[in-house]
Amino acid sequence: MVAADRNYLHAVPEDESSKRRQILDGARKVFMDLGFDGASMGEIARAAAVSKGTLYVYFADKSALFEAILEEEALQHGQVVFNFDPEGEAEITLKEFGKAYIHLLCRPGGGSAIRTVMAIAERMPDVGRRYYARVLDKSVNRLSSYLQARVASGDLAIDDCDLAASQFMELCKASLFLPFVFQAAPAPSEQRMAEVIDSATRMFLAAYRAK
Amino acid sequence: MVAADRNYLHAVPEDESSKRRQILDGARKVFMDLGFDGASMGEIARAAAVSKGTLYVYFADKSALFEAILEEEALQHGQVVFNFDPEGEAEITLKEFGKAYIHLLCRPGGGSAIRTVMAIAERMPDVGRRYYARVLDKSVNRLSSYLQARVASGDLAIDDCDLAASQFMELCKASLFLPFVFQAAPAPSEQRMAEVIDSATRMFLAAYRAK
Amino acid sequence: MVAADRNYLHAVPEDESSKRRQILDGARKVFMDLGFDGASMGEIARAAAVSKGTLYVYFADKSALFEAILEEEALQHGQVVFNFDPEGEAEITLKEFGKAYIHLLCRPGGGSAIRTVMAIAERMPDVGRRYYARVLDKSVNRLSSYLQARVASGDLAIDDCDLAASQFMELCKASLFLPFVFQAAPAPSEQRMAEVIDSATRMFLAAYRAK
Amino acid sequence: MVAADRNYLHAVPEDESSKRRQILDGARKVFMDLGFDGASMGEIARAAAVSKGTLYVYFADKSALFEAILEEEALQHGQVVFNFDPEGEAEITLKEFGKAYIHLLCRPGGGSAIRTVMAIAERMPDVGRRYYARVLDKSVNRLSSYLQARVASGDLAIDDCDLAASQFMELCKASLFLPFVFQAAPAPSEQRMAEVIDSATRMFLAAYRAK
DNA sequence: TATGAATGAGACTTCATTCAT
DNA sequence: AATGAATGAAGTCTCATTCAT
Repeated sequence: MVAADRNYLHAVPEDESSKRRQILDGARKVFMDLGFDGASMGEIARAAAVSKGTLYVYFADKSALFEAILEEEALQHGQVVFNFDPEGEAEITLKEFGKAYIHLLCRPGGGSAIRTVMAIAERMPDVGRRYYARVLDKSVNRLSSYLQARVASGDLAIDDCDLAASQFMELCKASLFLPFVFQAAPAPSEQRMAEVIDSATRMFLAAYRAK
Repeated sequence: MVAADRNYLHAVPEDESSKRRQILDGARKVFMDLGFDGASMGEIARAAAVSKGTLYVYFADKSALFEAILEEEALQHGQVVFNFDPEGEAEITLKEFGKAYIHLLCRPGGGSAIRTVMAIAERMPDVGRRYYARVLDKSVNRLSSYLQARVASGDLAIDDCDLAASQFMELCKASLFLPFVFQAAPAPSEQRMAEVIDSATRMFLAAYRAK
Repeated sequence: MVAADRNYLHAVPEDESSKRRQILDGARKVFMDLGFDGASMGEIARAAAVSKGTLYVYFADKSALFEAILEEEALQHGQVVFNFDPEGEAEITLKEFGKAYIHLLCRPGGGSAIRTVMAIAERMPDVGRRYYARVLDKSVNRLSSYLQARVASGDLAIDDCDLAASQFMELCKASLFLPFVFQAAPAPSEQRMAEVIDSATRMFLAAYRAK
Repeated sequence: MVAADRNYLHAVPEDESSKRRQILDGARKVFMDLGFDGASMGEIARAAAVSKGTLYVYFADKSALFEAILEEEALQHGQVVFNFDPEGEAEITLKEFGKAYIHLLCRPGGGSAIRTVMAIAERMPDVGRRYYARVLDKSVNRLSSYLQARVASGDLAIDDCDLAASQFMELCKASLFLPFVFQAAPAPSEQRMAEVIDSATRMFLAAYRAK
């Protein structure tokens, strides 16, 4: 027990040192609430309950901290949204994907980084590009691959699968994303989301279902 | 009294005093390039070729100046995009609208304020809300009204015209807007825009054309 | 009179705006007392009785302010020390020069920038080089030119006038400069300076007077 | 108690614990390269390959570490430069001394501490004074004693031997030290040093050789 | 003894805003 | 109305130093 204790106590600053986690969590909140420019390192330190100096022990500067958060976001995105079963029936698969996707975008906490990144894409083009490639474009590509598979199997008839994938994803946002992101409406209800996803799927299949 | 008189006489009540115009034009450029936080009043003064002090003669503060620009944007939006002829044939009307809309969003100069407003919507919710209502929602409503008219005339069969309007607008953005706004691709070519709009219109009508 | 008054009042921020002078004077004192690194912009602002922000209205950054002071120092040096009359008799000329030179180096206020520049020459080599060229090397060259003239006139017999000039200047510092700069002794008395200069001159002429 | 015992047993009282040496060596390099203010304890720790914490095990603070280095410098100086043989012939002795002295000052690595100490003499007068007394003044005194001996032996005729000693040392620096310390020239060549020392010796003896 | 994570004071710099002219 | 000099609050980042292990 003593040994265990000591082990426990000594095993601290590893892969996911708790301070690093604290900082990441505090910073995410502040960045998402205030935007990149609006967030101050002081505020972040307070939110993470560490000293300002500690921030710089773990991250080279404000940008590096921000990008670390985007990195996590990217990973999360990859895990949550993209598990397409190429054999999956289109209607069901699209609905499931749509639901996961819109949940990610309209998280009640205002969680999605998409808005924050969009905001600084002009001044920090690399950050914007990287986020687009790692998160948004990847989504499109995965969905596109799935659609391709259904075309091959004869279920769907699509010319440009990349465009179709993008179209479906945009359809999922209809009436939901913009009001949410502009704070003109609270996060949409589950039911409303389901309706919109259903309508998107219907529309998509009306256009692309093989006859 | 004499003084008052002279004051009155010298007052320059022209709706659009040229200084005000100068400031608005310079500020728009700077705000759109750098974002709200990234734009400094000094930079704006330089771009407008007036002194910093003069900025505060015409606008109470940075936010007021920013909102004045959004106001103009809103007016422009209304004029450029929304002139629906309720009698217009759906396919043609939708394509024309789509083209105007996507041009507005993907202006090569990166002009659209949408990104900039999105950036500060969290910190200045009023600004976000107002912009949404005056620009984005209004677009949806106009298109929705048009669709309603075509439903009434028997051309289209739509349940929820607001949703349908939003869907069409989102479809127009597919594969164009996100890469552009994240700087992952240059402004799309005319031809590509036409293809996307065509596809959006086809899809929309496949779902909503009255049988 | 009224006109004169207004003229006077309006003629402010010109060549030598008084704020700029204030800053330069305050900064010189702080830099010379504390060194480049030891001097803080806050301290300088206090010494100059202006706000920290004002410092940056007149100078781009701390280095620019520091270099502006060196610039002044260089001008002063040029004016004070170097007015050699090529016809001047060697003994008298050398004594006069030596006195002016040593006064400059051992100013009671610790004024000379030489120590401060030396301190940062390693980290900011350009500053060091420029100061050496504009102040120290120039002194040597002027004296060297004078010596050359006296060689031509047959008074002196010198092989390497540059070395000779440097030798005389070093001789003037003997027993005075090092104790002063290391704070091991107060500024030397007038009499002591005269003795050292006399001895230096005697030694120099013993070696270089034409026989 | 047992613990105390073990502590006692494990204490490492070796005068020159290797860690201490490591620190001193790393710190010297960093201090000489960057100056007192420019050197950070982090950089020193890295250069010495120890942890930052260990620095404070051996030295109370940054100043104490710096002074320990000066202490070493002083010792070294004493050993290297000053071994005057009172019987030594003046010309030879002076040349040898001059060569050793100038080598010390113009070490290619920029090694000499003189510049670094000069830099902080104003802010830390004790440090400056102590260095002057232990290193510079001591040199003068030793040379002065030697000169005294040669005066006694009738070789030289000098009134103020302290001044003469200082004069010779300054002469040795002529055209060499200032360009080097201001980074306006690389370390002088052996040949150039020899020339300058020869000239200095010639001049010195021209003035002080007994007739 | 040796470590290195953590701290917080303080440095430089920017910028929205005010005010006398 | 227009200016631009001046301000001071606030931001990012560095660094000497401490402390638990």
